[in-house]
Amino acid sequence: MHKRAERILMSPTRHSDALRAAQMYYLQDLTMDAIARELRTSRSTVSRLLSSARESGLVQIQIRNPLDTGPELESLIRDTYNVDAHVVPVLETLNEAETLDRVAMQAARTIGPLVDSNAIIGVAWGSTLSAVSRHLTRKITHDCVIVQLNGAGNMHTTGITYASDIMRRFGSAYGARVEQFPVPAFFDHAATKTAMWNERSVQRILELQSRMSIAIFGVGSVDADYPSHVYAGGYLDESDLGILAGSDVVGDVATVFFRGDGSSDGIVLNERSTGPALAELKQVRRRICVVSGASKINGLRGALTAGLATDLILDEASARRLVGFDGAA
Amino acid sequence: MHKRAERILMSPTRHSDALRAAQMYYLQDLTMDAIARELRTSRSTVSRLLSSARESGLVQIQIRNPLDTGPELESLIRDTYNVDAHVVPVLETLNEAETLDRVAMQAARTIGPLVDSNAIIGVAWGSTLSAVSRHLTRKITHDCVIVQLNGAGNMHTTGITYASDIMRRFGSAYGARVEQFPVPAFFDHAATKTAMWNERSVQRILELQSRMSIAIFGVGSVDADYPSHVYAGGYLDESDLGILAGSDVVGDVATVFFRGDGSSDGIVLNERSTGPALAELKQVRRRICVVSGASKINGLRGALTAGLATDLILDEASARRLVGFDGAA
DNA sequence: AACCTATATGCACAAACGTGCAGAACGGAT
DNA sequence: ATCCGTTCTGCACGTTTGTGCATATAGGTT
Repeated sequence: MHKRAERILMSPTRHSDALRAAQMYYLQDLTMDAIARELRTSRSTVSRLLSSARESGLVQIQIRNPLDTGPELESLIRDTYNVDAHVVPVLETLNEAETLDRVAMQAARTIGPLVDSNAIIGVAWGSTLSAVSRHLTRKITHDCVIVQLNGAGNMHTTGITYASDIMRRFGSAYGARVEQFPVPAFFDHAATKTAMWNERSVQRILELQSRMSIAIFGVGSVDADYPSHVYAGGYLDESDLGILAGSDVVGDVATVFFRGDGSSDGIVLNERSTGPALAELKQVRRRICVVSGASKINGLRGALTAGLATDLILDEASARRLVGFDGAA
Repeated sequence: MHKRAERILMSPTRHSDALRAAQMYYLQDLTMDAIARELRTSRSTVSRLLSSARESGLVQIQIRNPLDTGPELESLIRDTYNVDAHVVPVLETLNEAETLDRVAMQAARTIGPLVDSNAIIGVAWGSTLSAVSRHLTRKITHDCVIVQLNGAGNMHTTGITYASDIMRRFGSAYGARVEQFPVPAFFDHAATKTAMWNERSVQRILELQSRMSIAIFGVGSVDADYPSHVYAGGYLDESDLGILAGSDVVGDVATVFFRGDGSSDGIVLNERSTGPALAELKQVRRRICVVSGASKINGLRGALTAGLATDLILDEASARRLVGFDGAA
């Protein structure tokens, strides 16, 4: 009755045909035509079989960049910030949206191979993560859990994709259970947070978060050209924004704010925020930060200085600004 | 001066162009045309960049078969012989040579991902291994060693590709040092072998063999349609062949013979053979057996019964015969 | 049985791709 | 500077591949 057959289940024979086709195409270099003859079907069907083999994660394509010979940009970032950098080649003339799309696609495919069975994957929300979630490639895993990193207030929803959509996409890409975090992004009063944090339903999520093996997030930057929706989306009121402007806060990760030197102590807003404390986040083995758009550079610098990420995926222009040489060579 | 620039060293800019192209093509789904415009070159150059990225191992394509849903043939073999089976889909109407070629290609690409830095890889010789060696894809590793498993007598050379060629191809695919085993396949007298085995030059090889992390070999079968060249190539004389025929020997791995029940004790020929004793071979963590051609089935059964392989790559027809149902369903 | 909906197939066309070839660019050697 | 051998490049062509559309097929509902 419903139209949403979200989980794509291939019939067994179709699945095994896809496998055979993939083997013949990618491992034996046969043409689709030749494969079609062997499978007694049409070439176009083979083309579609191969598509589904790729989409379903049956075929894994990955690019291993021998670190030593790689572009010096990545090594430079690696050395400066102690983070595994993946620079996405993007023509500088593209607009923000196109850049984001390409960064997101490459991020999604870079993340894929890192996800394994029994992983607990923390996911933030925001336009970056939304874009990433739209490009995930399927991968068959067992007993993975996707857990939401921070609440997503729902007073305004200004066209931004809901956090739950992001989570759902991650969940269905990896066949994982999804655990949402049903609290607002910010509480109005720190006391309410304290109270909620003692609720068993919330503690269950916090407990999951404490056992995360992978965390995936973007960064917000207070001075971004078009600011993260955290700053613009009505989550914070005038006085909150005033406080931020008056302090040295440069950005946030999962609605937890920090200063340019990576510190976050004494930022009162964080007491009402629902994201994981930075110290807690840093317990996670693999922390993947995705950034697109050079205007987030200040927030990003802070996040890296704070050591929040182990892996960084960002566009080339931002990468260049990050290490200093903006324009030419 | 010399023409052999065996090791393909790409210029740094070409290498980084290849990397960028690969990222854009495989990770961002751009067309070669679009990539060409971004790299300010022609589409055909991009096509070639991508080829070289694949060949040089920059792009790794692998097929992960979710074991539970996989073709039941593989599970059946796995359960019967306790070996990780990779069945290569091949049309049964193909001739031996074509089948071998396709099995070899898929074997080569299956082996690739298993090779890692610091591996010591033992390699046998024979027509199967020769075919495999011709299809290896490059992979950048550090400090790997390729060590020859058994001597290759050189009295006859009847058009068979030399063992040293096989070794060399493995070596250059993985950027590994190659250690040949400069002894005949069989000694005429066991005493000579004993003497040689005390030579330091030989002991160095034996020591390497004892530390192998991967071994790759085919099987010989005494009753094969066109027998392994061990049986036909003049390595053994009339009386030797008589002994084999008179015993219950079914086949060999790296010129070491065994019976159908997997035993090898008391086979006198083995005392003059230069391959690793079966017990020694079984110390190796990963033992990959490649088989093409259903006529090797008896030798293969013996080898599997002896537990010589941890991984088995073979064509579909042989796989079917191996588990019983030859013809139809 | 009749119907409906969702999915799979093959055809035909357009888009994307690989490769032989001839000329350009490079890098020594003389 | 000139020569020669090698490698790289772009073009042009034929091949291979993706995809909209119309049709067929399967699965479920009335």
